[in-house]
Amino acid sequence: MLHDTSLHNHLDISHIRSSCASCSLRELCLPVGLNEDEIQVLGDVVSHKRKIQRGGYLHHTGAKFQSLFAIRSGFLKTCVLEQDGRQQVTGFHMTGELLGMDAISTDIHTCDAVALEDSEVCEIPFAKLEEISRIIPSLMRHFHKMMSREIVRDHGVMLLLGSMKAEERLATFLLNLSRRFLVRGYSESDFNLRMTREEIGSYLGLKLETVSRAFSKLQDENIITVDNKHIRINDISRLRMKMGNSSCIT
Amino acid sequence: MLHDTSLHNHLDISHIRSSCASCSLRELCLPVGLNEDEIQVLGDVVSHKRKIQRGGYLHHTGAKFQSLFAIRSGFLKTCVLEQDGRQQVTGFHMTGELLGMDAISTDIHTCDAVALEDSEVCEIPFAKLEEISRIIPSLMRHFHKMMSREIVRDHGVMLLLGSMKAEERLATFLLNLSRRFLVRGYSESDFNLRMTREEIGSYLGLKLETVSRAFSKLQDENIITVDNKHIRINDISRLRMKMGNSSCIT
DNA sequence: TGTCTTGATTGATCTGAATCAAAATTAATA
DNA sequence: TATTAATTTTGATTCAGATCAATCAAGACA
Repeated sequence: MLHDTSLHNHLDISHIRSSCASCSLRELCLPVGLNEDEIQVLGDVVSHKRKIQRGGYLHHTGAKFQSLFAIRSGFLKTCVLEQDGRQQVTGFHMTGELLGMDAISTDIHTCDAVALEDSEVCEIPFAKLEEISRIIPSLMRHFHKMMSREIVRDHGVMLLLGSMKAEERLATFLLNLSRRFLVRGYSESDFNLRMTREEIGSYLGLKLETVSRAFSKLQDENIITVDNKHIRINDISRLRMKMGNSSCIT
Repeated sequence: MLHDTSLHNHLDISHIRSSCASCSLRELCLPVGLNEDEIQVLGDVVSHKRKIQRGGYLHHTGAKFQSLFAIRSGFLKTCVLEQDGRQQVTGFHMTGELLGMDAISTDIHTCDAVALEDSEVCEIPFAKLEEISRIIPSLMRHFHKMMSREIVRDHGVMLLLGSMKAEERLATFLLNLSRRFLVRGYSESDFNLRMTREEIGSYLGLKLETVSRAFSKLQDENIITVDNKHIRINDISRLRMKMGNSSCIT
């Protein structure tokens, strides 16, 4: 469930590395099965590119919604901030993913989007996207699939938060990351985390100490090797078993 | 967050009770700001109406996706079934809400939808909906808002599951139901639950005993009165306080 | 009407994760 | 490079909720 989610998220796109540097759309989420003309039309929509430094905000909660953002490179988190100052991380996002879909319903962003490393995004004015998707049905279809995928992904997280214990959650989380890196051409067994233990904990509904302990436990069992932010998965099948029966990946 | 979600879900529609009995769309989720012609076009799409008896399935996990379903009357739950037999409830759904959006991404339903009381739904063939939404921009816009709302709603549940304790979860749940009943013209303080304690527990990430205890606790404090499935909210403002600082409704 | 089944409540106990606290490591900055 | 701040790990303790178990109530149905 969970896996079958964010990872699928952009199965199609990671290998479509075009030479068009100024326009990310081609290699991103939207142009699936479009002809050159259509891509041209589309390209006009997503002219604006934006860089966000590590720690910088792509958007704040409460800000007026104008555009979706396609991540061109980098790594971001989305989170809702509570009045008491604590934050709940609702997702981690990487290249090829689409941000801002939650804001469509009220025209107001419902979460913060913060860069966890220097990132680049393409701004996609939503009104224009809707307009153009009338002309290009496959674009509309694809956009709908992306929204739907976000819903499925969230259901997966709900499952995780509602019924897994700490170690299962962390295993699921690592495997999810692993798959997403793999799809993007990176190692599935050797990667660096961009987020802190606290952020992982917030996402997984655990305290940072519990996350740390779960890491240590998996390391003690030789399933993974942890060196601070650097993770190596030594035995991916045993890690899969750790996820529990619930929501087994096939 | 959570509240501001499912409740908003169909603010607009509950009062639009038209006389057109054969077509639910008019009074349901889609026709916002359409003229008569447009409603006509739309009506042709949603001809098929379906009844589901209590306990019956609207769709199963794994089934091929063809249509969305607009709930015309009744009460349903959606849940993912685990291989070990246990289920995780991902949502409770009532009149005016739209089911099946999760299936758009893969063309396969990712959850079961089960009627908790005799229900009626209108089938909306998705291909046709996409087609027509090209012609009626406001319909497309509205559909996008509904998908987005589902995402926001899920984020609210993630927040609940990730950071609230049992009593807060139940309070949030009751207030959410309360608002949704209110919007539909029913009492906000006096209603019958359609689901079991176990289903509530599954949805809230708690065991049924914990749900039961939380009910009893709220009753002991005279905030609510519980008589099996019948709930009366005696002090809604104190119930709101129970939700905790996290995600306060204003 | 009584039996059977399902659902709900309540109590006793156990346990996983939170909390409290301290040390160790790493990163940031002067 | 020194110094400070932030992050991570690990240990000890506590506690909320799970688990185990028994009772009770309410439909369902013969």
